[in-house]
Amino acid sequence: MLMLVDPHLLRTFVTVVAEGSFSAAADRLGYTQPAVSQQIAALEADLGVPLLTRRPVRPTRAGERLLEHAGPLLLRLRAARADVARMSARPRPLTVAAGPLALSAGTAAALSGVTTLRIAGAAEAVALVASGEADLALADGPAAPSDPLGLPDAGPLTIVGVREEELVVVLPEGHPLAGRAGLRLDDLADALWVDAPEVMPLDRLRAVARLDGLRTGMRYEGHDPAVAARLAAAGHGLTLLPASAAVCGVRVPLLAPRIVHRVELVHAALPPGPAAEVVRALTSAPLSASAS
Amino acid sequence: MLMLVDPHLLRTFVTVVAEGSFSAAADRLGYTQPAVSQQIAALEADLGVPLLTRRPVRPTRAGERLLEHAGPLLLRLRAARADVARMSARPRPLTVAAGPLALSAGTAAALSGVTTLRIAGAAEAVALVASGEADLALADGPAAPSDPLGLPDAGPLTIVGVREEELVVVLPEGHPLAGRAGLRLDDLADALWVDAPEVMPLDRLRAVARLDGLRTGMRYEGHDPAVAARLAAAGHGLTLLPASAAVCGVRVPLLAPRIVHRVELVHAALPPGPAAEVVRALTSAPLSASAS
DNA sequence: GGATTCGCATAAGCGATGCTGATGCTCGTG
DNA sequence: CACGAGCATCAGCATCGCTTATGCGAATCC
Repeated sequence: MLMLVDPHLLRTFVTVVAEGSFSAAADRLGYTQPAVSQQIAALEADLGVPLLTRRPVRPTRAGERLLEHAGPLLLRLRAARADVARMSARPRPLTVAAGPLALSAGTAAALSGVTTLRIAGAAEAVALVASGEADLALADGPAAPSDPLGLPDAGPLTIVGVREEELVVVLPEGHPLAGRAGLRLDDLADALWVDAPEVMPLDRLRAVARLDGLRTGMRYEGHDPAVAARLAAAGHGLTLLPASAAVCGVRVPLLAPRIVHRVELVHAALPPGPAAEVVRALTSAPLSASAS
Repeated sequence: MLMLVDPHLLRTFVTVVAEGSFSAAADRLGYTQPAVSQQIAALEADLGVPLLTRRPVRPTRAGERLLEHAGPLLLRLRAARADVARMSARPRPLTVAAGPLALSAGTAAALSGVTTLRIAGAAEAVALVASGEADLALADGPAAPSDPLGLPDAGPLTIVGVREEELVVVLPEGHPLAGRAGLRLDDLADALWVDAPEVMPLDRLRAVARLDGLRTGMRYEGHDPAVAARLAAAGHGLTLLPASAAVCGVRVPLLAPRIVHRVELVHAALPPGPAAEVVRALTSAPLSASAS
C-alpha cells in the first residue's frame, strides 16, 4: 500500500508538463522515454485519476491540482537536504540573491565578503535560500507599512524586515497629474501602466492595493529599475517605484492606499562565518523608512 | 544519484524519534526492526550526517533540523493526494474541525449537514483539512484586528476570516482590578495566568502581544472554555477569552494591545455539494466584530 | 487519401533495491 | 561482572523500475 506520493514521479510529472512532451522530459531528466511513460502511468494508477491528456500533452483538472502541490513539495525536499548539509559545510563562496530594488546604498555596503550577487524575484529568492543555492536573500516588494511581504513558506527560514521606503508614481513631464503633491492609486487604475514583472509586478500591486485595474501599456521584461523609470518618463505608461530608484521622470508620492516598498532579509539558521556576519551587518541597523 | 530525499525514510525517521526506539517504530510502521535500522542508515548515508544517537535514541543537531522539515513535508504529501482525490470523490459524511472557541451561535447555525465535528487546535485543524480528513475547519485564535491568524502553509487552501470578537480578561470577584472598565495586558504580565493550551495558548498570546511575561498559575489541559472561565473566576489565574465564552467571573475588556479573537474558515477547493453549501452559509454574512 | 513520421504505449529482460529471518554485538543495568 | 534489551549485520529472495526493442495511433505531407 503506497501511502506517500513518490517525489520522483512528481518531478517527472512536473517536467513533462513543463516540456509538454514525454520524450523531451525523458531527455531532460536523463531517462528513456518508456521510463517516463511508466512513471506517469504509475502516478496515475497510484492516485487513481488521469493526470495528463496525451496528444496534446496537457494536465487534466486533477493534474493541475497536483501541479500546485508539486512545486512547493519538491522545493521543501531540496530545502531539507540543504538545511542538513549546512550543518557540516565549511565556508564556501558566499552567494546572495537580491530583488531588483533591494539594493540601496546601505544594504550594498553591508555585503562584504559576498562573492556572487544574483537578481531574483521574491519567490525565487526564497527558493534559492531554501535549497541552499544562495546563503542569503534580500527579497523586496510592495506591502502595507510594517506588514511582512507574503513570502512563500519553504521551511524554517528566518525572515526580518530590513528596510521600508516611500513609493512614488513616475509620470512623464507634462502629464496632467504631474503637478500634484500626491496621488491616490484608485485615480490611476484606469491609466496605462508599465508592466515590469521582474521589477515591480502589477499583480502583486493589485493584490496589496486590493485593486482590479492597472491596465498594461508596455511590458518590460528586464530587471533594471532605471529602465522602468525611463519608460515611464517617456510616456509608455506609469510605474510605481521606491523613491530612490525613480531616477527620472516626474515623481509624485503615493498617498493612498498606504503602501511602502519593503525589503526583507531571508536566511536559514547559519553557522558562524561570513554569511552570519553579513546578516548581522544588515540587521544591526533598525528598520527605518528612509525617504528618498 | 539520489537528489530527492525519500519520504519513506523521512516517515520512518520521524516515527523513530517519536517512539524513541527503532523496534517500537518498526512495530508501529509494520516493518521489522532491521528494516528500520537499514532505512535510518540509508537516510544518514544519503545526507552524509548522523541523524540519531543510539542508546539512547535521540536526534542529533542535524536530525532536529531534518525533523523541522519532515512534518510539513509529509503533511503536504498527504495533502497532494487528498487534493487530487477530492476531484473524483462523491459526497460523503461531512466532517468539520473547529477550534474550541470557534463555535458561536452564528457559526453553529451554518453547519447544516455536518456529520462530525472535531475540536482541534489551529495547526491541527489546517492539517486535517489539507490531508482530507476534514472538509472544513474553523480555526481560531488571538490576532490584531483584521489581521489574519498566522496559519501554517499546507498547500493551496482558501482561508477567509468569518468572525472577530472582543477579548475580555476574566478575573475572580473581588480582585483588585475587578472594578476597572478596561485593562492593559502589560499591567497583567506579572500576574498568574491559567495556561489552557487547547483553549487559548499563552505562547500565541505572547507572540501576538509581543510580551514576555504571563506567568503560569494553573494549567488546564481540556478544551472547554467554560472550565477555563470557572478556573479564572475561582482565582487560579487570569484568563483571556472572547466575551461570549467568558461565562462567569468578572469580565473586563482588553484595551491594549489591540487584540481580538478571530475565527477563520479553512477549506480546499470544493466541488459543489454539502460542504460548499456550508462554506457559502459561513461566508455570506460579512465579517463583523460582534460584541458579547 | 494513402504513405510517412512523430510520439506515446507495451513487452521482455535484468540489475538494483529493500524487505525478511537469523544472528552477532554492544551498551546500560542490577 | 553477568545478563538482557536493543541496534547492527548478513544472507537470501521477491519486487520494482530501468533499458532496449517493438507496437500502434494520430497528425502531416504530397
